[in-house]
Parts: sequence; C-alpha cells; structure tokens
Amino acid sequence: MKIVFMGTPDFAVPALEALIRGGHEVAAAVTQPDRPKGRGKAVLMPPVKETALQHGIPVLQPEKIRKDEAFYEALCALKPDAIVVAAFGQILPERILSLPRYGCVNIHASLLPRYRGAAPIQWAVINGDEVTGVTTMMMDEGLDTGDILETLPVRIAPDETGGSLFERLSKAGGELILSTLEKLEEGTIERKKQPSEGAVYARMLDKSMGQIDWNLDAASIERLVRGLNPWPSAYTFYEGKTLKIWGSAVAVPSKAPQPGQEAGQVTEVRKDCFFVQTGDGILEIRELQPEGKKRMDAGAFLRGYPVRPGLIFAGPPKKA
RNA sequence: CGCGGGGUGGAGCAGUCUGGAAGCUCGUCGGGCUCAUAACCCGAAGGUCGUAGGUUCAAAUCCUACCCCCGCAA
Repeated sequence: MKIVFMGTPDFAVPALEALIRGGHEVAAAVTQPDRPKGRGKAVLMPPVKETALQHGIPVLQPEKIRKDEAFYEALCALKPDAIVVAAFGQILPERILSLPRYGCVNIHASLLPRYRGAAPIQWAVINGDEVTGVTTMMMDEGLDTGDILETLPVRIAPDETGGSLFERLSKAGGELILSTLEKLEEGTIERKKQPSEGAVYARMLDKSMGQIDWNLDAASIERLVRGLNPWPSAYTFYEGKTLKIWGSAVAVPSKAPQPGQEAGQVTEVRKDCFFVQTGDGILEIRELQPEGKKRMDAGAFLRGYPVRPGLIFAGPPKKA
C-alpha cells in the first residue's frame, strides 16, 4: 500500500519501521518541526525524522497542519492509500482525514476507550492495571474516539515501568498496524464503535505530578515511581534539593504512622536501602538520584549522605 | 551564547573560600573471633585529585582553555 506516515517521538519509530519492513511504500513521513531541545539549545530532529532519513523517505514538517496549504497540496499529490498516524502531536483536519482511500488509521497505546489522550501508557502503570495494550482505529475528528479496528492486549508486569511498557507497546503497535492494513486492504476488517462505557481520559503528564505525597499509601507511591520512570520521574526533596526516586518497593503493605512518626519520615536505615513511612504502609527506597548527580542505588546514596531514622522528606524548599 | 550542580583509590562523599604530608563511610584482599554470619576485631593493597597550560619555593586547592556527567528550563 502507498502510505503516508505521521508520527513524532520514539513511540512511533517501530511502527514506521514495521511499515517499511512490511513492504509498504512509505511515500512520506510527516513529523513535528525540529525544535531546540536538550541542555544547550541544540536543535534536534524528532526520532521519526531520523528514522525516515535513514531509509531515504521524504520528510514533511508542517508547523500547523490545519492551515498549511502547501502541505495539503503536497499530501494530495502523493495520493496515499492510507495515512498511518502514531503519536503525531497535531490534530488532523477533516479534509485530510477523508483524503486517503482507506482513511486515516491511528495507533493508540491503550485498549480504547480506556486512556484516550496523551499519556495512556504511564497512566496504566500508575493506576495499577494488569492489562493494557494497543489499538488501531479509524480516526475521526474527536480525540481518540474513532471506530476500533483491532486490539492487541499486553500484560503489565509487576515491575513494569513507564519506559519498559512504552517500549513493549510501541513494538506491539508496529505489529498490529501491519495486520490492520492487510485486513483493510482485503476488506475483511470489522469496524467497532467505541463503547461509551469505560471511556477514561489519560491526562498529559507534567513534572509537578511527580512530587511524592507521602500521605498516600505505599502501594500508590510505588506505582507512581514506576509509572513516571523514566519521565517525568517521581521525586521528593532532600536538603532543599530535588531527590528523584527511581526504584522502590512496598515493604509493609499497611501500617499507619506510629505516634511520633509521620508520613515522609525515615523509619529504618539498612546497609543497602532505607524505609520511609507513608500515609499507609512503609516504602522501601532502592534507587534514587540527587539533583545534579547520577542515578544510584540506595546503598551508594547511604555511603555518602547522612540519612538517619527520623529524617523527614518534605516539600520543596521555602523561598526566602 | 538559556539557568545551575558536579568530575578526588572499585562505589558514594569530605577537603577547594583561608595553597603546604590524600581524608570519611563502604567495597576488595589477608589474618583473627565465632557453630556461623551480611556482625565484630586486626592488618594490607589500591588515587596521573577530568585534560592541557599558567602563577608559586609549594597547587586537589589560585588563573586560563578544553572534555565529560547531571538537574532545571524548553
């Protein structure tokens, strides 16, 4: 099939590669414009662009796809049979949705209608779901509301992180899109309307939601730590600086703070880890990262930083 | 030129302001104690103090340039 691919971040790369491997003619890759990223101010190209260039695929980077006439004309000229969209980052206007013969197919990293929106992967981990997956759907003008074509469930491991699940789902997305396109071409695909039951919106992640509220229960905090790993990360504060928590475990499932002990307080320090009281249960801290330093396991941290029982991890530093 | 922290034996840190013998907590190796130990005791090995140059009688420490790592912001 002649396909135009639209996508931007790492998640979309396996899908693009799958299309190429699957023998489809990828006429163009559409991705967000290069933007200054990273520490200095280096302008980096989106992962999809890098991959496309490696394969000699033309790249289009409209700033605003809804208004870009030149882009629209270029797209028409390509006469794609289908447009495949994976984490592109811009809403497609109706005239583009209806352009290809087979329509626009989206790869979404959840089992719709659960987790529509920007961060379906991490929310599945944060909420402690046992199963999630990827869905291919016909795009309509809503946000992830189109008819479902196929789904591929993926189990969430007990130690799953946002990053590991991200990787697995992106690969699953690559597999699923090939299957979907094949059936689409054969005309054997079945379109199912999304049930309104169970529709959940997965809000975009931002840095602030990573701040650990020690009054929550230990299990919730542990899931937050995993779900936000590696980005945007869960953190607390130590000596007025941010302290990222990369790895933790529920040590005591249910234990209210004892008298004289409060949420966020260190209850015990061992050789290779330490324990923090939460609103309900005790959390074992295994891997962390002080501001300006590299990630390290708790044992390394304890060798250089004087953590003692009674220490309290509190909120951000107060501004004088 | 976006803002900031940091590079010191294998690990994590102190020492840098106020130049003058390389330190702390661990790890490793050897020995001891013990029924035993991740516990305890004794001893040892191991460092071009990121790189290059400069100042000085003397530089981890002061000056200059560069490399690398990381946090914030985007």
